[in-house]
Amino acid sequence: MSEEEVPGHLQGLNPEQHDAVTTLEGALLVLAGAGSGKTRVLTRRIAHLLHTGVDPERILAVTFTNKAAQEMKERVQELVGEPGKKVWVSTFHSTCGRILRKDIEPLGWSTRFSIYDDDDQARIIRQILKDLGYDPKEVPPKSILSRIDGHKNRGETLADLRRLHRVSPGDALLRVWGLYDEALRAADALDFNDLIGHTLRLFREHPEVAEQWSERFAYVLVDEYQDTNSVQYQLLRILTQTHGNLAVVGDDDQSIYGFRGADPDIIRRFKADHPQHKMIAMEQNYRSSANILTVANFVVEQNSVRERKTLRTAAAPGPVVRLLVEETPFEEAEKVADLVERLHRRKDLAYGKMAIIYRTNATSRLFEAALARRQVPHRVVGGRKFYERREVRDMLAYLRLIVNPADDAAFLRVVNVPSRGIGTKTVSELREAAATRGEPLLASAKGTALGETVRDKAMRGFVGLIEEATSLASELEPVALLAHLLEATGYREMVEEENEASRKESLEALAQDAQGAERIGDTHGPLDRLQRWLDQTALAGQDEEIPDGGQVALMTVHNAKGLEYPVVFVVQMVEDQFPHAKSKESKASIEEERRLAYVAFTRAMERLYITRARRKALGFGERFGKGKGKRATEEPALASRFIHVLPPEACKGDVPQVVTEDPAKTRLESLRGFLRGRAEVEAQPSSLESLDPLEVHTLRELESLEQLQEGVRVVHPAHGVGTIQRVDIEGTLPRICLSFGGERARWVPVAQSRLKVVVE
DNA sequence: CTCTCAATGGTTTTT
DNA sequence: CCATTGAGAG
Repeated sequence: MSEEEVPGHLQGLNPEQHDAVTTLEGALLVLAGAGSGKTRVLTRRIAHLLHTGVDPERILAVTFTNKAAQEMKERVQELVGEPGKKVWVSTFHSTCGRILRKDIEPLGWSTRFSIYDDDDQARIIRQILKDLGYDPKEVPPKSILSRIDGHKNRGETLADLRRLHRVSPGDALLRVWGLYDEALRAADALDFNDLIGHTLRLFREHPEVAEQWSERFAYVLVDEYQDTNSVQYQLLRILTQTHGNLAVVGDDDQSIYGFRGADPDIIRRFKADHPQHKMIAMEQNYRSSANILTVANFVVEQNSVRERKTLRTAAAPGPVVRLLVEETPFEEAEKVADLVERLHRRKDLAYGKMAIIYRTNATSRLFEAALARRQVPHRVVGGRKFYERREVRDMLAYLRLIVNPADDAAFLRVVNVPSRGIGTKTVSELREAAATRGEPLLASAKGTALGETVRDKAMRGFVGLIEEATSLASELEPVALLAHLLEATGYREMVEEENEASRKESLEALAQDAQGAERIGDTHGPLDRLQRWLDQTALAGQDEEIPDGGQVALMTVHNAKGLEYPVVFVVQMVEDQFPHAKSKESKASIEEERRLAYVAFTRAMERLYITRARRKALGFGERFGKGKGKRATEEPALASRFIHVLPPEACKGDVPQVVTEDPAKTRLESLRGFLRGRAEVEAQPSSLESLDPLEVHTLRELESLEQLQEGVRVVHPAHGVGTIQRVDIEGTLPRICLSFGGERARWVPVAQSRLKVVVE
């Protein structure tokens, strides 16, 4: 075949990529390491499906973030043009939302259902706790909420909880969860997890509906499959039951959504689940220079649970990875900002080619400020913030109440915003009335506030407002309706009086966003467009472009997944921040944190900087209370365990060698840092050959390594069985002195050997 | 009963 | 910096 005859979408692929793009039928597992061309394979694959004549509407591509969905959509359209628009490319949540907007009725919801975000959820939970007489200090609504979410993410029901779990009978969760679900049902609302969970239930309880959808989607593709949770997994099984064409792409080393129930075992189990599967491993990295990969691989190899693989690269070593340490977080930010500026000036590097990546959102402020002081253009990616602004949520709540009059969370949110004389007392009486009448709050308000008291009049005023807007909703486009509401509710006036520029700006931005609603295709009338726009606001976040022009990007590791930048700064690489303090309890969550570090490092293409400070940043209270100063406490910050003893050949700068506060433990910890991923430890092996590299257990490991310090037998790949004479971890290269039978003892560098340790 | 202001408590990641 | 709660005035 001559060059011209190969279609464009198949050009420039390596053999594995080509295979992954063209294997269309059946179950396909693509294990795609970081930077191995994953997105490329997915988009080309869609193009190839269309090329072979598959109807675009019969292709479903699921991603985990909106950013990824948006990007994939764009790239598919670049490849194939117009037909690309008809392919379903969306997140799990949006996909389920779309399915339910059509077919939810058998479950007892209307197709006008509302989608509750965590704020609405918390509002409902708080009310329930109040009704039940719990003290919010003893039973924090947020914790109940996160537990409910946690269970839903794992596909567990309240009934399961009662039956199987060791929850104390007095646990508030048992009472609250049921009431919470009832409240949502009554409000014709679903929370994020319900979108997925109810779709699954719909498919289970109404197989005919499941059949229609699985018949429709002839080809299903899933990106970031390692982040699938069990509910999503079951849903996929049903969606592919008719055609069985399921292609999943993922990398267990990049599983970073454990808190959402993501279970990397699902990807590890794919082979067992699909006996007829085909597997393709893409381990060739095209993104990063060799030194960056050396460091990233070193870090992730220390995880005990993972598929064995190592990314290869043909790239040059490139600059070494730089580790920088400053005294305070403030100075760290200054340093990074200086470097950004210098790279821009001296190396003529566009600001858009640099990114600052951190573990938690709160970190951004420090770095934003440092960049702003130097007038370096920058942008914080992760625009969730916009829809979280109070004024934006308020106006959206008004709109939701119009689409779904049963939406009690929306009602509660805006009934007295701006204040119109409807206080807590009135509201709680209304809630009681509504409960006895079995009605939503809005309907109940209409039915009960009939008198001439001040209260009743105020309530009637609010109801009238909503009714008027509701009647307009079928004629006015979302923007116009929003404008009407801003005036009619007095919200505009309230904001004017406050004279807060930023609040006015967010309302402007919201109007701008509403304008976009008119472009939503395939809709019937303004109300339908309003509905679809509200879905977008709930599920998608603002139209966020990834800054590529001239702005330095700042974002969390989670937001950075899937992106790449020539220069990356991974900042605040200290214990309690990265890994985060809240993730330190279990080995599994530490391993997830380590994967996060891996994801962060592998974003870098040419230069990677890893920075930290010797002291901790101030906490909330201290930060806002006192003056600006140095913005640090006296508390020492320890270097992250993830950057300990990084391979010296690939790094330069301050590579920490010490792990713990306790000097007595330091030697052991430090040694363990080296040995993780480099030595395999097994307790009491039946024979030397039977040593299974995956059999490493926390406690045993600790015990073993303690013993390792003297006289332990070790299997060295080159020299056979030896005995440890001495251990030297003081220098930059830790060494073990081994004696092999009659031979003279020799020093072996731990970092360069794959040792198996025999514990007797 | 409602409104305003001051005090309080909260520090992970996202759909 | 946020959202929520409590005290006291209107």
